[in-house]
Amino acid sequence: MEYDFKSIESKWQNYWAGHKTFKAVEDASKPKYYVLDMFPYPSGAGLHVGHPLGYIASDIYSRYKRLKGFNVLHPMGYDAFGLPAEQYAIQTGQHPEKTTTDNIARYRSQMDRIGFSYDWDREVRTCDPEFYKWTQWAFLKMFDSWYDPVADKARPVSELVSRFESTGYEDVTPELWAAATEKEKSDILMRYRIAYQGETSVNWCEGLGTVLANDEVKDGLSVRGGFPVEQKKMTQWQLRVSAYAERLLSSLEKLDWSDSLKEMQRNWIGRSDGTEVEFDTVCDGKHKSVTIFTTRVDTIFGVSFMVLAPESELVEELTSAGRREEVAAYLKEVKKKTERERIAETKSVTGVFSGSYGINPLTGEQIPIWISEYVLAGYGTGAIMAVPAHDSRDYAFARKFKLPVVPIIEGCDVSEASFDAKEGRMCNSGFLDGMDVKEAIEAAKDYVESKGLGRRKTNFRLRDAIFSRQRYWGEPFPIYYKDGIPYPVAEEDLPLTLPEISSYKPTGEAPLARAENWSYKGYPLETSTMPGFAGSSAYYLRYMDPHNGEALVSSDANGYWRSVDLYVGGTEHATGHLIYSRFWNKFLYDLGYVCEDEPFRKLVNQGMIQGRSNFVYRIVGTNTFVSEGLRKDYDTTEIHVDVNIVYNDKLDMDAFRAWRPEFADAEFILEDGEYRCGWAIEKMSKSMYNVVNPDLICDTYGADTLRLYEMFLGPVEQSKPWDTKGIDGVNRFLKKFWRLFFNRDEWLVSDEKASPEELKVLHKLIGKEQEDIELFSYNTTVSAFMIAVNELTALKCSKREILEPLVVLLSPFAPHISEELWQRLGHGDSVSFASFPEFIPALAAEDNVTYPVQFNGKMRFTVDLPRSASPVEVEAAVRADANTARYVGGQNIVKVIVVPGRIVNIVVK
RNA sequence: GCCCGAGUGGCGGAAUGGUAGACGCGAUGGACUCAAAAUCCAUUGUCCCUUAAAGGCGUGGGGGUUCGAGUCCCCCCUCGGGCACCA
Repeated sequence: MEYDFKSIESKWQNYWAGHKTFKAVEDASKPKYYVLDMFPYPSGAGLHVGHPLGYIASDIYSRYKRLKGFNVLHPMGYDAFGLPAEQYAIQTGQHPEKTTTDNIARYRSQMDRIGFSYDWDREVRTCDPEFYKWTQWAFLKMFDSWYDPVADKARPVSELVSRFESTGYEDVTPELWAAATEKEKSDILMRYRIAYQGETSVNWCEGLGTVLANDEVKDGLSVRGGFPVEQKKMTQWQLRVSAYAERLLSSLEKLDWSDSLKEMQRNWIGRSDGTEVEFDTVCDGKHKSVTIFTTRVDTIFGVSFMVLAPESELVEELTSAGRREEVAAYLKEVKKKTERERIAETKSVTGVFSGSYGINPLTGEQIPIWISEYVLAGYGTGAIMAVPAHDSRDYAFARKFKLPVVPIIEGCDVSEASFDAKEGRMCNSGFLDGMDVKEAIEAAKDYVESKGLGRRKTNFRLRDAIFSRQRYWGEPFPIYYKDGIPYPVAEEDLPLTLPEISSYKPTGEAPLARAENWSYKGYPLETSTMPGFAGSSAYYLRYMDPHNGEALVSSDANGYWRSVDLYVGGTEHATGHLIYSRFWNKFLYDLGYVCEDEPFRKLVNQGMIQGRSNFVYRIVGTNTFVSEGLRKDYDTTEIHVDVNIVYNDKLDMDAFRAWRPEFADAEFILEDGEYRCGWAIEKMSKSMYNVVNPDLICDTYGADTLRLYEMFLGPVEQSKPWDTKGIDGVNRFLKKFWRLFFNRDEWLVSDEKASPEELKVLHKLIGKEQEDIELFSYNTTVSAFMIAVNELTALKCSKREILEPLVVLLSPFAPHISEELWQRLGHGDSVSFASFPEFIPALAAEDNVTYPVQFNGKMRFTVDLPRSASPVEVEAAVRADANTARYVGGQNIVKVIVVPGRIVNIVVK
């Protein structure tokens, strides 16, 4: 009976599907554990071996937790709305739903072959109306909520309205509210709603014909497609994520996420504690107070000018009559630059003098006000005080426009560059003189506050999320317009389903504007659709109760599953999905729809699997290829060759000739009778011909081998290259494991009692697994299996007492072979319902330990002692031995250091 | 520029401050075989050496702490990731 993975794997995959082995049912008698993978966007290219890495890791953990007695929820679904399907539709005219459905089918069949323990009854698709009903519902809740800064949570808008009516709130008095028209009321509320419509500077991408969120833009280009992005003022739907900035920041602490990921989120949220200071300004004799934001009030005695952002509303008022022309010219110049140009020219300094002056509130000194694009309108107040001696950007500006540089820290050199460090002793700074910088920051803040010149202020870099996309393949907004005022679609009319349109081609207007009868109760509906992150923000909640037609998730289901215990996915979502989801969850928490305020308790970021590309070397101007070791003798071009026709870096020359027509008559110059290819580690991609399809690996070696090998490659969190040639090792391991049970057709397993030596092998392994699985150290776990199986093979041990627990241990990693052997061992149930074997420490311990005895770190002799010996006993034995031995040679033993179970060191003098 | 993370054989990678290189790949030699595949055994960091014994050197570089450092501390170099006029 050979290890026939093909029949074993299909047999058990059918069994699991048929028996719904992994169906999760709420069961209050068992502890729950929720393991989630970031659901994939089903692209047309299908999965390559890099994609399942995280899925395998989480599947192993799920199966392990099940063995440990947990009720495990392990679902999967698809992030199915998105741009590529729409782009494809534009090119081919095919409905995005069709391509999406096809791609999902492909993904599903690829995943099924790997033997995941998903509960497929809970599958969700973000493009399914039954799913996006709840995306739209959440949007309506956000539209109908405002953020109460006192309660520090979202509340229904109706509460805000009653405040307007009774006591008034902020600048809205009861009189003003009562007198307001319907349109004015709508505008006022828009300033408070969590989901609101507002004019803002947005990332407009002409190439895609839509606006994009900040995390969808990188280096001035769209992440999808790489088209240039420009800043444009537009009225768009937005989510008031910024209201949650402080909570998003502070609750990071209680999350079990990697430090680097938390750090990324902290940077993205960008809290900075500073001070707002009022500066009196004079423009053509008129006075106006201008507020600036700074984190370094301590440097206020070094202020030599002020700067306004070009987009700031203050520019108009603070431009003197005599400077209008120059300023207008500058603003025009700034405006026509694209975002990309701005970034590219980040080093060049531009600006224009406004003609007006500010008064330093502490010194009374008059300073010029400039306008420059290095100050951003969207951050702080859009106006700054410039301290060129201690801020590198102000310094560059001062040097370019020949403005004074006034150092205020003792002994600092500002002849070449500014001194930005927050250290040193203050000087030229009035009452701050002599203080340390850190001291001075606080003293200056206190002073400014006590004199009424300003106040402490915390700013965040986190912006509200722009929520409209001028695209077709996304969730429609449940919003209609009456007299230009947006109104929500009634909750009972959800889902508002995506209409059919005749053509997907971009025409400059939103595709939904072309839909016939795109109206609600006779009024026109919003024509934008929601962005990709809308559907992925609460999908983990939907898995808890995926078929509920009455609620996103019932409070029973939510109360049982609570939140995701383990979330596995890539770091690329650090500042997108993982921020939006946390925001979305906190919002639902505020309104009492969910019971936990954080969605993902523990997060593991799987690394990328890189491709290992192979090259052949063509002699220039010929069709002759020279082997890698000989190429230096020729003038060659390096050409990527498909890794699937290369074995151990040796080219299959016939396959190469058949690969592409232009190589059909290729000639080769060989070394040692072989053609050796060069190699390099690169991103796994079609164009590098280094993509390895998991289906192929399943065909040749089986899913269990694939699973083990992906884990064996290295730590889950780390990026590492895929190299198919190493896979034979784990495949051999599985064959060896099989041979412990079978010798050809002979069933070897006996009920004989295991020897202490055999038990030790088993319990060493159990101990190792316990520790390493919890730490996601799966590569060392797989190694431990190999060692155990090698030892048992050497012992010729085929005893049930040893092998049965071993099958259970292996089942999370290689579930198919484990199920098969479990059944052959006479069990009727799936191995998934077995229990993780209990660890008996005494059986794992060695009887005797050999202690190397070292003198001042140099090994001299060894002593054999029982492992159970205490450090004191070890020391006594060593002293006795050392004194009788010649090693000490008359030297005094100063001390004896005993490291339990490892080593003994004697310090001599 | 700023903030993280990482540098260990030919390769992927192991090592709670305690015998560096586990485990696997690759390579070399051997067994089995008419032969191949499969399987098994041995060797495999490096230097001196015919070999062996014994030893020296070895975790990016330089210093330090320690009886003892891949691991901790300081400086530097290289690579990867994130942020980038955020005042």
